[in-house]
Amino acid sequence: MSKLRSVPTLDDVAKRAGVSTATVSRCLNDPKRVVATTRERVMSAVEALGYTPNFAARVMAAKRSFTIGAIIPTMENAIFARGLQAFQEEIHKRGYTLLVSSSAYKPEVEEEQIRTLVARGADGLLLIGHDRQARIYDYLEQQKVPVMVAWSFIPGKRTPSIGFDNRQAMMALADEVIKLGHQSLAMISGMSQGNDRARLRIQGVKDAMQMHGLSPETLSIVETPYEIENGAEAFEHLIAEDNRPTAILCGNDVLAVGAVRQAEKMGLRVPDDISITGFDDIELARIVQPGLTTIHVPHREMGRKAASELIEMIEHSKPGQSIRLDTKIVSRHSLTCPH
Amino acid sequence: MSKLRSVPTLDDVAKRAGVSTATVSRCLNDPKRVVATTRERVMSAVEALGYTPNFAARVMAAKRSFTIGAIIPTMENAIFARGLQAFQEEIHKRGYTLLVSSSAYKPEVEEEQIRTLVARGADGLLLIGHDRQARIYDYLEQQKVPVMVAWSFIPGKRTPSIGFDNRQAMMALADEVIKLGHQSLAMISGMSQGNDRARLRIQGVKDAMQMHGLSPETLSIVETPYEIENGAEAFEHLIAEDNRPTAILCGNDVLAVGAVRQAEKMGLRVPDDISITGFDDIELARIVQPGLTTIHVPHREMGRKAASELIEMIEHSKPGQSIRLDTKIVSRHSLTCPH
DNA sequence: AGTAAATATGTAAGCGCTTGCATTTGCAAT
DNA sequence: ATTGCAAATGCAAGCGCTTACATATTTACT
Repeated sequence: MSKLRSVPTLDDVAKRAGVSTATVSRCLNDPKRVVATTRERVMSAVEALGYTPNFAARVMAAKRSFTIGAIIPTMENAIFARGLQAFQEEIHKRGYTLLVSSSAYKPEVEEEQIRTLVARGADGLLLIGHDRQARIYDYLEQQKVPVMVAWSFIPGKRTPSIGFDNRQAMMALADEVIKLGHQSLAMISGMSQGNDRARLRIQGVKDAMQMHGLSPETLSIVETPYEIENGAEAFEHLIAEDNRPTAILCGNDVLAVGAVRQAEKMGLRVPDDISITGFDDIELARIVQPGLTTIHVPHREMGRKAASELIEMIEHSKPGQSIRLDTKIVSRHSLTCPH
Repeated sequence: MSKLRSVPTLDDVAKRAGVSTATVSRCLNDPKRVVATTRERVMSAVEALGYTPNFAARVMAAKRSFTIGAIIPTMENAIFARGLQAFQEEIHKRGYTLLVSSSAYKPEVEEEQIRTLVARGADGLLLIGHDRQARIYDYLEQQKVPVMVAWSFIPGKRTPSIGFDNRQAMMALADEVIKLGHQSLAMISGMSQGNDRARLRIQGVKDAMQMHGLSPETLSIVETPYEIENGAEAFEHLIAEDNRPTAILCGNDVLAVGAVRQAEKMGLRVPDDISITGFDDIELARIVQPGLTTIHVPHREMGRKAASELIEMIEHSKPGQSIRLDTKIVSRHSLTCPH
């Protein structure tokens, strides 16, 4: 009772090769369990029919999907794109497929997408940053889906993470800035709500100030979404303050580029009139004039390692280790001593 | 014989609500087919159990996955990222999920990914550009998977497409360049092999030259991968030629930015010593100094429309229409008349 | 040649859901 | 009260695959 000219199934292959479906299945999934002669027969039947296994059926029967889900805040920022590309290359090498969604920085969207990916049988999940509701972690645990957090390294959390110490990295940069003689600092940050990376970067600047005997309360902070235009607006706002800062540290390169452009537009020279720094070291940072002094993050390495660690967790039900990556300050021309 | 503390299934919900699985299923998929009182009972059982439907099972039974696959050449170029983001937002609104893969500009990888996505039951596919083996289109047809091609508008093809006329757009820009007085042109193109967009852009330049009585053979072309560094190298190469061009048209903004940077490094002023143009109008084009004169492409609109057209095709088995979008030249400062 | 062990293949029971069809229920019209 | 019909619900057959277990075949020895 086969449907007319329909997509071939395992059964069709089995009949054509004169074997049972079990043999065909084994042939496809674990060829060495089948003797060479039959294997050939099966394979040529597969070939002849143009058979492709039905994924849903396979997942359902095997309870494995060879799929890994990733949810990133946005596809439009090069940071995530680069790391994710490396992640995908690595898992692909190991026979997995990537499912990406972007949450547009909205926690409720992220939660929904997590559920969707799990329902789709994702064998593991890559998430950005630690900040999210506890019930999500409960759910993930209940469903027994291994999770790796990236872009943030915080050991001792419920979920293993790979990334860098955001606070530390930003502190090192702020330290540099202060040592150059800047006393009046400002910061343009991404929205820190539900975003541990942003929050920790702010903390880093404050800690550096503290360390140098500057009062952290004097740091003016603007929080804004991560777009070039927002950086520009924030800059305009900060520059209008009574105690105009001599250096502005930005939560990422995109914001910094916006600030640099706005400075230029307002006739201020960077860095002579004001210093500006970024974070991430994306392409934009090299291209903008003057080149951005920023923090280089090893995105590709992070993506790659996140992949292999996550796959370890999946395949050996290991607990998963946190991995700390180093960042380094890239000095270009947007930072100098105050005049 | 239920497994201990396992993930709840439809059956569990049905039992708890005291109805059949069919009713629960209807409740979830088409609530109005179930009377309000039972619906409530079912819903609270769902709630209480924390039930999430098993996707694979649903796909298998319904032969619909509410999944759309997209394969892009790379995630690392902002062009695709932006359009894709819009695409994903739109399909999400309509209840579909996006599956993205990137082929790294490799046709064989793309083919494999197409098969993977189809095997995963994708209800439709978004592909970039028309150029690919006929057997792939055969396969897609046999499997009855609707396909939309984007980033390229070529009517009358087997597959509907949405995008702009690459030849036309580039021709308009080249026309502008020539009208400004440039006689000696060069081009830095992406690899044209298997890439109709790149090929048509080259053609556009040649056609404009022809139109103005310039011999298209005099156009020196360097084909290179789409990275900033490649643009720089290509520039260096072109500038060393006997008949040094006065204007270089680039296949995209990334290459153009590479060229601009290299010019600067070599002590050439853009546009006074040499004019350079881009294509796409990504952020980079605004940020680089001097701003790039380039072709603006309505990426978000393209993504959005590709989504709705593809969903039409899926839901009403419509043949699918090709949609042509307009591009426009954005004049910034990298193009002027030759001196 | 005969036997046990190892290897190869077949049988069939699900996996969790949707849906065509059969049955029951509710309710308006007689 | 009946009857008739529409609306609501239940029944059960798959969807295409994997895999534990049973069976058949080969291999390696004695």
